Amino acid sequence: MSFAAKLLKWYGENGRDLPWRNTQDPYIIWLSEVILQQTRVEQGMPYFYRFVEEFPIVTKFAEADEEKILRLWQGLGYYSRARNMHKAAKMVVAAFGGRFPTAFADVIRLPGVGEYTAAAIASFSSNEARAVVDGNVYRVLSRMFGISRPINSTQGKKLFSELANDLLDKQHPGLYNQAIMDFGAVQCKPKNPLCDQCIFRFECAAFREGLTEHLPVKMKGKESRNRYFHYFIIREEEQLLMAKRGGGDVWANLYEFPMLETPTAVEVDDLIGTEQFGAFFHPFAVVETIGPPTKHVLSHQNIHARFYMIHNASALKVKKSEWNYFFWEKIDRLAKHKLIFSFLERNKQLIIP
DNA sequence: AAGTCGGGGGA
DNA sequence: TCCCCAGACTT
Repeated sequence: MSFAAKLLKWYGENGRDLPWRNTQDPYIIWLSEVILQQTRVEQGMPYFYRFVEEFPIVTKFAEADEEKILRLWQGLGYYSRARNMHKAAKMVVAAFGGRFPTAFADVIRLPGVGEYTAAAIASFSSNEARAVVDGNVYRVLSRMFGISRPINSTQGKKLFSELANDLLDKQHPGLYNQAIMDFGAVQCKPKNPLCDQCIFRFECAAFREGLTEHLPVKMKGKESRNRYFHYFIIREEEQLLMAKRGGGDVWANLYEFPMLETPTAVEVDDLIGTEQFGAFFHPFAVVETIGPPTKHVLSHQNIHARFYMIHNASALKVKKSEWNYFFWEKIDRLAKHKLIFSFLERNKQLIIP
C-alpha cells in the first residue's frame, strides 16, 4: 500500500472532526486557515466560531470596519493577519464580485495567503492538487524519510515542498492534505510521538535509527531582546486616556495606555527625572505605582512593563487630542492588546470609577 | 537569508 | 526553561 493510501486509511479511522471540515466554501476555509496560522486548533476554535457568526459571507467581512475586526481578533496575536484579511476580503469583492476564489493562483495573490494557505484553500474547496506544507508535514516527512535538512532553510523548504507534492494523492488532494496534518497533530507529535502503535513503524527512517526526537531539524533564531515599557493610567472623570499604537512595531493599531519606553530598567523615582517623562508631565505630577512589574513574553522580545497611576490629570503636558480617550464602559469594546487586557482584568477596581 | 510579528500549552 | 503551533511578510 502506498504512503498516501495508508495515510487515508489512518485518517478514516482516526481523523478529528473539526468544524471547518464540514464545508467546501472557500471563504469559510480561508477564515479557518488564517486563524490557524501558527495557532493551535483549540486556541483558534472559539475565534473561528465568532468570525463565522459575525461575518457569514465575505461581503460582510469586507464591509466591516477595521476596529471591529481587530476587536474580534483581540488576544489571538499576529494581528497583521486580521488587517490582511480585511484587505483580502475587499479584494475578493472588487476583483471577484464577492465570490471567493478557489484556484491556487488566485488565492495566493490575496494578502495574508502564502503557499500553505493557498494550497489548503485550493485543495479543500475544489480538490486542486496542491500539497500543504505546514509544521505537521515537515515533522512527518522529515521523520519518515530521515531528512535532516533544516526546515527553515531555503533549501529545506524547497526539498520538503517537492517531496510533499510527489507524495500527494492526486485523486484526493483535499482528503490527503487533511490526513497528513491530522497524522502529525495526533500521532507523529513533536514530543512523545506514538511510535509503538504507528502504522509506519516499520518504514519510518527516524524510528528505525532512533532519531525521532532529533527530527525535524530547525535552525535557531536570534534570542529575544528586552524592552522596558512604562504605562500611565490617567483618569479624567469617567474617562480613561488611551493611545492607539502606530505601525512598524508590536501590536500595530491596537490600544493601550499612554506609555514611554526606556532602553534599560528604570525605577519610578529615576523615571520621573528623565527627559522623556518631562516631556509628558509637569513636575507636579502625582505618580503612584500600580501592581507589580509585569513580564510579558513575545516570540522575540520580553516586555518588562510597569504601570503607574497619574492622580492629577492636569499634570499632563501632551495635548489630549493626540490620543484617544474614552468612557470606561467603552474600554471593553476597544481592540486592546493582551498585556493591557490582562492588566485591566486584574486591576479594574483600582482604575474604574 | 534573516528578522519580525503573539499568545498559549506541553514537557 | 525551551519548543512548537494548519505561516506570512519585510528587509
